[in-house]
Amino acid sequence: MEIPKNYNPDEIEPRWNAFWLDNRLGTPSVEVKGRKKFVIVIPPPNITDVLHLGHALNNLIQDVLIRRRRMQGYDTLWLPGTDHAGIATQNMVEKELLKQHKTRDDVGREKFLELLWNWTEEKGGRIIEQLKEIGCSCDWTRTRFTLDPDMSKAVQEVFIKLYEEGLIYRGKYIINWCPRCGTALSDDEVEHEEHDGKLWYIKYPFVENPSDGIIVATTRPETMLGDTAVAVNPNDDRYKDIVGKQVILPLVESVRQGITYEGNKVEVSEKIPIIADSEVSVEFGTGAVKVTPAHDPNDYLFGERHNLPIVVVMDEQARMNSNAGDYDGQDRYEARERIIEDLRQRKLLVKIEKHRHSVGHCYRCHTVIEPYLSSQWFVRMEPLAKPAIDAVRNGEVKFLPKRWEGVYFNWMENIRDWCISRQLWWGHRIPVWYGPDERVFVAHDDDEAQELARKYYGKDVELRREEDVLDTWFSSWLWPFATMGWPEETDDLKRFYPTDVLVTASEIIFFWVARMIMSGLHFMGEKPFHTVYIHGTVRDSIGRKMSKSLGNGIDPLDIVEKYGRDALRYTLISQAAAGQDLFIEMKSFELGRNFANKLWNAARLVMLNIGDEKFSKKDIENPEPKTLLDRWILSRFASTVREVNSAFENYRLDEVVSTIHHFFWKEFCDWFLEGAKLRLSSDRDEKAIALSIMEPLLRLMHPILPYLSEELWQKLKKLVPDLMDDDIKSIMTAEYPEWEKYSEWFDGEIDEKFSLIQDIVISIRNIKGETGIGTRKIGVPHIIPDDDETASYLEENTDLIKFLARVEDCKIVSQKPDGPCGASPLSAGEMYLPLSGIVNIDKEIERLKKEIAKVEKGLTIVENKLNSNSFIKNAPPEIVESEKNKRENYLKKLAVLKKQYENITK
RNA sequence: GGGCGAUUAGCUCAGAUGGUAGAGCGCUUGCCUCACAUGCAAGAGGCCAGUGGUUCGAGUCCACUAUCGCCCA
Repeated sequence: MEIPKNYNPDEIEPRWNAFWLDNRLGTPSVEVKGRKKFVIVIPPPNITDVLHLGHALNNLIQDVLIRRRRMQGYDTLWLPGTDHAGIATQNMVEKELLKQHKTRDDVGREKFLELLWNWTEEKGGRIIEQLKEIGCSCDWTRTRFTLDPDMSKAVQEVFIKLYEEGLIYRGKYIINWCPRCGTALSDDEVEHEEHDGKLWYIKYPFVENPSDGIIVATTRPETMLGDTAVAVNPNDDRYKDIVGKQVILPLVESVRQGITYEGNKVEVSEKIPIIADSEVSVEFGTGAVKVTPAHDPNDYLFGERHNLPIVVVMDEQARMNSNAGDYDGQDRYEARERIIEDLRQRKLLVKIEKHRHSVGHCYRCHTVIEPYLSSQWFVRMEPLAKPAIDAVRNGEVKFLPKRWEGVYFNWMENIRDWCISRQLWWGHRIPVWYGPDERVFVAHDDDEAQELARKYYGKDVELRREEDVLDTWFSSWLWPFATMGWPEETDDLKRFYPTDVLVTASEIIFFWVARMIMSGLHFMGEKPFHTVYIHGTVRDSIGRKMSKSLGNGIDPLDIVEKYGRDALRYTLISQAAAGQDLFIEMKSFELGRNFANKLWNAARLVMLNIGDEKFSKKDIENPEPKTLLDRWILSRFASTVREVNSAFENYRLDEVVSTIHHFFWKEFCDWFLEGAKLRLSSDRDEKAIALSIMEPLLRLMHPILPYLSEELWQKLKKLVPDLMDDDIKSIMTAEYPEWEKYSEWFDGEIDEKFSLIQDIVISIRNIKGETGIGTRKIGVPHIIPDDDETASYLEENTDLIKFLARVEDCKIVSQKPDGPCGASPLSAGEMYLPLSGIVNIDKEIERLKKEIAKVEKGLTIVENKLNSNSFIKNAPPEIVESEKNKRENYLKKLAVLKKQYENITK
């Protein structure tokens, strides 16, 4: 059999990828009643997304979970899909239009939507292909998109229901406005950042006495053009006497007579009052603040409380408008500079201070947010939040790690209404029609709206459809059930809802996770999933978040090319301790590549030895261990199966990997395969043992290393023709190893016995290594066992010891040999390695000194404990007993070492 | 300003229910031993951030402090 020395994933991985996809192995088979189910819905990536390591981690975690459950025989569904990402996608197409110096208004809504759909067809959803490329075993026949007709139906239904329940309302509020995207954003879509800004101190002259005035401090001087009051704290002694007086707002003399809003004249003068409001902070600036109801959320509230007129001075692009007089048409920052200059000339600019403050940015384009007064649609969140809080509180929905529940509660308990309208064209259009008198009709379609209007007005009237679309999250919060066909009672919905686990990063707990819990409970009457697995963020080796702008990202497909898909998976999953951030660099993936290579070569060794020999299922399911080594490795495998499954149950995927790694590399390769070489080429039983481990081990590893495990498993299957029923053509649908099946292999006493063999081998290697003999096949160890039983099983294993320690012979004796020796105390005896003539004895003396020091240190600690009365009195008896045992062992070892030291030095 | 997390070997991280510490990488030494140099063998390296407390005993529990990071306002 020709098997290359180094594993080359390129030759193998694409083949199995195609095989799995062609055979639709991710698609659930026909429903079998009573079978346990396991369902995951993918956090839908944006159609504008290109795969990065964060996606890779997120999806590979899901893949590992789903692959195990599928092998365990669950009715499994991993439902994939993408999100239409309103702002992001619209930005892409607008950018392309801009190259032709056009805006969306130039082409019109209908044409623009056509361009968007074209873009989506051509370039959107590339990430789905990339997920297939890295082995995600989704059911690709069920791929969904948040703008699918089915999703639209669900979105519409939800809007109408909530409206009818009084949970959706329209109102005029100060919202977060992105001047670049030209749309409202919800509070969560605004990212706050600390900025080094300035605080400008401006004097507003008194009407009565214009040579004097009140000084206000502001971070946004351009908004002063929209001021309609100055506010102070009622308890501020500095200003007590001037509350109620008026000041002259500078720079607006020429415009204040002609202020309009939405075409209507606003009665407002350049003379504005000084008002008292307890919300004003005495500490900030001078304690007097300007009030701009149209351009600041707090000021808006002041305005409501004090009945102040509202003056809007900016437009939707954050340019000053006609209400801003001389500054009309200027960008907000340009206007800021000019206003400052004009104030300076009028000697009204008192001073400028440096000021650090937090500034909101658009989470999509990072433009500074402008608080903006406009009419928007909102969802009343409190009634929805309450049951969702309870669901987590009473454990129906659990977060992993648990600490995220605190974050969830904190947000949910202070929840604010959700602004769901977006001034975009890409998305689900709000199903609202306005009558001539602005009366709202909420309906499924034009006809229904007309019908409703006819009933209301008693005649046909012209209706105007709401222009705005819904926030993208207003469709994705329905993801777990809308993708299964809701509001229809489909078979899928009955079969797969609720799902089991949601795997996601902490960033979207508010945006998405919390809202899904709310919608699931509200519309389905049942939680959408029972577990929320929060994984960490992938960072670079110095802890920075990977991002395009920093250029520190690693493209997963580059990793695939360089190290292979299994390596990508192995390394990522091995680092995925729940909730911990991952620090990763390109080199990290060597870990996975090396592991795959080791596995390849272990299989190579086994298969080269087996050749064309065939085995039966019975041979490898009920192996007959003949040696201590055989019994030991079978028992260790059984324990490993148990540990791996238990790590899985706790979602400790890092532990799954480290447990498999330890068993495979440190036990199976380093001890079993090395030792088995003695017999592997000639002894059919030994070959059967090797196969008995290899075969289920590949199944155990499959969720982590699907490609290589499949490749090797298919090869092994040829050696065991009756291994599987014919319908199991992939390891993907073979059975996952369970403890129950391997518990018979477990032997509670074998570890202790085998570890004596290991101790002997390690001691010999140690002495050889430290004394400079190295790995040369030299020396004849003499072992003095403590008792006859030990003697007898050591006798049986002398060949193994000789082979593993690379010595000429191994003697079981009752007395220490003459002459200078290397010596090592054992748990059940003593080991001597005669060194006469072989080495410089000084090196052995050094080694002994080190050993003695080590043992003495341990002994001191134990004796300190045992000499303490309070320890003897208070510690549990079994602990005292074990400490006593430790002391015995240390003393015994010390005696051997010291005696040897005396012998060798005299 | 409020909350959360991190601080363990040079680096990246593990360390249920308290009995003085582990892995991988890196490093040193010796090896191309008939699967693997993407490897084998041996080894060095840690007052578990600091201070106090609970306890016979604390990386592990409690309090405070410091540094770093994240979220919310």
